[in-house]
Amino acid sequence: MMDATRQSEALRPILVWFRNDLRLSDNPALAAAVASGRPVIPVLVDDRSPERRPRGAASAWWLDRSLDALAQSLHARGSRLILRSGDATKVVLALVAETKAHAVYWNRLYAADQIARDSQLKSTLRAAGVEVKSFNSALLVEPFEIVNGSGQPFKVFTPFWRAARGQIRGQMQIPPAAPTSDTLIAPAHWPSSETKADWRLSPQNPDWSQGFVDWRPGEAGAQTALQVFLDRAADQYGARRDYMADAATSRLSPHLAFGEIGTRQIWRAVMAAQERRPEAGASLDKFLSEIGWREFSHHLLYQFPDLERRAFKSSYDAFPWRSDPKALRAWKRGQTGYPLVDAGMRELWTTGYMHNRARMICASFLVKHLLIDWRDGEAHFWDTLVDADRANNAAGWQWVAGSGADAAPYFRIFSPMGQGERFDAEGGYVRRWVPELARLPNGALHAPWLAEANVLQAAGVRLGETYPLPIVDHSYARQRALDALASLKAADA
DNA sequence: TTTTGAGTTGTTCGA
DNA sequence: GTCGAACAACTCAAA
Repeated sequence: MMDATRQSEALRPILVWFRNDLRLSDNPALAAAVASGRPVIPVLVDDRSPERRPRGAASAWWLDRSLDALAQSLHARGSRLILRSGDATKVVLALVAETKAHAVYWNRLYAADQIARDSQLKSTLRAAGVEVKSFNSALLVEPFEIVNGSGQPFKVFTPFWRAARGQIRGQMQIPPAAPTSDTLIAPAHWPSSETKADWRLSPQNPDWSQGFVDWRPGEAGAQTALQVFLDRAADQYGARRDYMADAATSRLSPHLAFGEIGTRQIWRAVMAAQERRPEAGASLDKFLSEIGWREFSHHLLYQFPDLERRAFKSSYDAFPWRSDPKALRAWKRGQTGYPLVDAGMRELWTTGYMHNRARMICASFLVKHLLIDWRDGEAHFWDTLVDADRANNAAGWQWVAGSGADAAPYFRIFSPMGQGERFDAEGGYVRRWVPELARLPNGALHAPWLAEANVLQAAGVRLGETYPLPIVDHSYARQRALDALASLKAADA
């Protein structure tokens, strides 16, 4: 009798609640559940609580495929992925009751609404006698693990990353491997699962995702992307990462956004690559510092929960933003008349991704040339990027706008022409994404409105018909932005 | 406490 | 064509 009770107690499962950590390796919550020896029920909830920020359309597309990959990996190990939707707190509580779960494990998130939800759920469950454990899967260093000499959170990237790097070197554990079919124990009874198809994550009618074909969502795709990058592009990253036509970047961002790969795995792979090829060391340090920016952004979001809504530097709350729906639409569709801006915006629209330098140029154009609120740009990127990440997106936009931490100085206003000549001199990027200009010679490509009539004609370009004239004059817009920023200062004084 | 040096990614102008 | 200075002042980090 006693033995039977003990035995059935040991069979009570652990729910592993997957969120932005869609991988089996380097997954501390999953590893801990497996190590307990109890049956494990992997769960993913489509949280439809009004408190949550609804995911963007491109993210939904990615999630659709990433869930297939995760479910397959679990299936191959004799397990399953249980899908449920609704208010996540209620859903998890219901599942605990239904499965008589012994515990719920998850990996931590850092946006204020997520923290509130998770900590409330944690106390509710504990009060009900259910064990709860949360883990760090997303970050090399969590926000509450690092402070500056005065005990305050860092607000400048360079000292932050110096301190963080030292800490990581000192305390990095080996990421846990994925469980096997032997170690991942299935429960005696599986709870029911919704069908992902019912969630309608991918677009239909129209299906705008045809340009997304090159992506391979899922853990295996993430590992491949990392290997390809380290094998082929790592040496070149430092020197070539800014050249938008080059394939010099890692393209790991969507995999990171969904947690299909962990930064600890990346860190270790980079260390190993640096050992193999010391000549790539400096280039790879540059790459790691981009991982550092991701860390820094998450720390900022944690410290400043309003990062997505309010200016980090409060003086920018008074910035005289313009309302200009027509210009905003032209920007979104890649019809500004500035070829490099349009190339970036069309790459985004077509593939769900945009090169990092193009992001800065396009964002700067919206905020500074058009004086449109960075929040409008942030919302568009949130909807259209497959790598949309609340911390990175908000921190990045505020950085460009000048209102963020360690932000660009106000006088830094990107010139789409100058950037084009520097970082797309051969025009490969613009020609790819703005094909109606493809036949222009390099000298005319980044500023077609300055080209001679015969040059335009020979290339089949009729400005205002086949390609728009600039929606705003560069020098005028530049001066207007400087004046707006000066007004901010004057209002401050 | 005070002080000092530094701060992701630029552009323009004039010599 | 190249080069250095100006574009502001402020906040942060650390000695």
